[in-house]
Amino acid sequence: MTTSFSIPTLDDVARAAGVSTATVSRCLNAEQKVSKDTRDRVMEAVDALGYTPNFNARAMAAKRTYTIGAIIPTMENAIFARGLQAFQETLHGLGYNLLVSSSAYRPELEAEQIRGLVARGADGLLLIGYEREQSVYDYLGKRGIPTMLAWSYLPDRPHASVGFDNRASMRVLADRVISMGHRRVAVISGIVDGNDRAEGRLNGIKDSWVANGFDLADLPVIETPYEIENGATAFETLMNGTQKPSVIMCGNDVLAAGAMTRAKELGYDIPNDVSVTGFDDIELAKHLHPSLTTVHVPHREMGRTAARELVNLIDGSSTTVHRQLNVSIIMRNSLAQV
Amino acid sequence: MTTSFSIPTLDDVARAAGVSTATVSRCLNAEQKVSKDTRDRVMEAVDALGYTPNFNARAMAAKRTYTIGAIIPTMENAIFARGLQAFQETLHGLGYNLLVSSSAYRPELEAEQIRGLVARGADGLLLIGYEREQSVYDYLGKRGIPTMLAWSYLPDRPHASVGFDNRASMRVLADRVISMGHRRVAVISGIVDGNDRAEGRLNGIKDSWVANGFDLADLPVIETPYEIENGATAFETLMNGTQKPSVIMCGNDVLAAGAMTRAKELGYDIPNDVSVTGFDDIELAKHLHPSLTTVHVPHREMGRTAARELVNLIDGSSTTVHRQLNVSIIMRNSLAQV
DNA sequence: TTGTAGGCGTTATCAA
DNA sequence: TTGATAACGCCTACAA
Repeated sequence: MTTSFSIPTLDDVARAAGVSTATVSRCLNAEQKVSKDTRDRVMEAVDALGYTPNFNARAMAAKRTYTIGAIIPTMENAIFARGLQAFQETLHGLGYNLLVSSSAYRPELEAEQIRGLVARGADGLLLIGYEREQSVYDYLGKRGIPTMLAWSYLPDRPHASVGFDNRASMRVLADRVISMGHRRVAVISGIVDGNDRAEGRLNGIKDSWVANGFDLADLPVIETPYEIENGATAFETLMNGTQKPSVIMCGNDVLAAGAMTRAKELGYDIPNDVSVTGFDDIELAKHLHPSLTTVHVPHREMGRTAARELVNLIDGSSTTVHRQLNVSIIMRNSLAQV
Repeated sequence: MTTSFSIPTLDDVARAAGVSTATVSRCLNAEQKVSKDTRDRVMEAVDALGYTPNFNARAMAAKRTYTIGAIIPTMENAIFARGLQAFQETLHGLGYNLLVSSSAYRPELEAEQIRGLVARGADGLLLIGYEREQSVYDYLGKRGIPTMLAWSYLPDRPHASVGFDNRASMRVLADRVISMGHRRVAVISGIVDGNDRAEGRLNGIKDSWVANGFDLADLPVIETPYEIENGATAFETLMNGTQKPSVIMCGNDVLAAGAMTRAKELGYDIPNDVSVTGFDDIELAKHLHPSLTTVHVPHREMGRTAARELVNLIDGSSTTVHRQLNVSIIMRNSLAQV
């Protein structure tokens, strides 16, 4: 008996079941087009041989992969984790797989990964925010790759988007902060260059500051990458400035967590000595001490919506849409009246 | 002029450059086998057309994808993030790409994703721990897929592994805890079933407990999924038990963070009322208040080593190896003498 | 150094 | 309901 131990192919299954490869293929993809009788026989052979379709061959022949690519700036902190999880779950329910890469906030890496995902035959793409070279959009357009932009609401853009207005959201929080009597405000922002979310958030604070009649020259801002340690460093820098702030507004919860840690180390009482605010409402926010006042983003809803709308786009059952999600201010204990 | 806007193929490039497809292919893959002259001409055509090789076609023809698949239990918390990041960076440097999926700690999902990754032509796989159905290993073996098991050191297993001895490591911490006078110890463990790391850690504590002459009946253990909220709940349950523990040892830092949060909410002072320990030393650990005593795992080194050894396995330049990494106890402020 | 041609494992079209 | 057969886009002996 000469048994082959090589990986079984469609051909092997067909031979084992005594049918043509076409029939086996039908059993796997459109089972209603095959008589129950032969289908049973085929499936038996499939099981017996432990056959798994070759994805690459399938992709080539079908010109369809049922996979979506997603490129997020980082996996290192929790910002995108929840939303992506929901995205992936919803996709799974719709019969799609998800491929994830992270760009480390580097545009050229993102571009490379976009090409890679497209080369792999991704049926659609999920990208974060909109700020990237036009050539990237040209590439996507030329290839006809349905693309969904998330974490930002972009009604004026030609690409589908689902998210919220970072600028307006942060402005609401800033208005609130100022209405509570704070006049010495300082900001720890994410790096604005190349990051429209960070830029929007910072501008939201500036909008409020100016609208309330203050001078931008009196609004200290530190820009630093979204890392907990950087929040700590920035906090110390700001508190050593010429005029101690009464509140420090942070571009996200990670920076805020770092700021609060350093505050404690330096003996500052939050919120009595200085208030701190965040953005995102990651799980950690309510577990910090004191709990963090922040802007709640509906990450899971965003992920679900992105998945559904992107699949609609791919199906052709809908055209470019823009879905705006509501955020809300979560008042906890890190922000106090002045 | 009739310009085609379809996606360019090797054929298009060949025609544009006035060479055969074989030559173009060589330019892209083994450029030393082509004269500089024609190579320049070819590359020019590549750029002009914006050509990107079709990954699936390439994979079929070459039977090689230069991609590694990794399946981790979860992306939701930071446990695997750092190690995976290092894994990916090292891989990139070696000319490989990484595909990540998460199994949500569900074995059947993991099995499905393994098949998916293999079907996609992954040259090798990274899996976490060893506890999974034999059929999975059979499948991998039959297909001849080089596989690296990480987060555990498994010298007795037939698969390559890189990691540390979870059981022995946790035992060292437990010995330390007991030597500091603690006699009322309680444990918040991860779910042990199907998770050899969690099981090892729990057993490490039990080893120490028994070796020190105590009775396992006096060691309260709560098993709960690795989520911050679960750590909080478990803490409260334990503190409401018949005998309040003087120390709560947690299966990882996430559970510990939750426990500490609830402690604060309930008015317990850590470490004076009760000590808390963790495992992993995630970034957050030193930012908690008080800072968390825990077991430091060299995540980045683990990721780098896993990448290098896995690629060696694929190249055939090495055979199954087992690499043990050293962990260390990080004494911070959440653990006090009794 | 370059070109020719066969094959990789599917799906899909067209007949039967 | 089923079976031939032609793509799909690339790599790689083998020849020239």
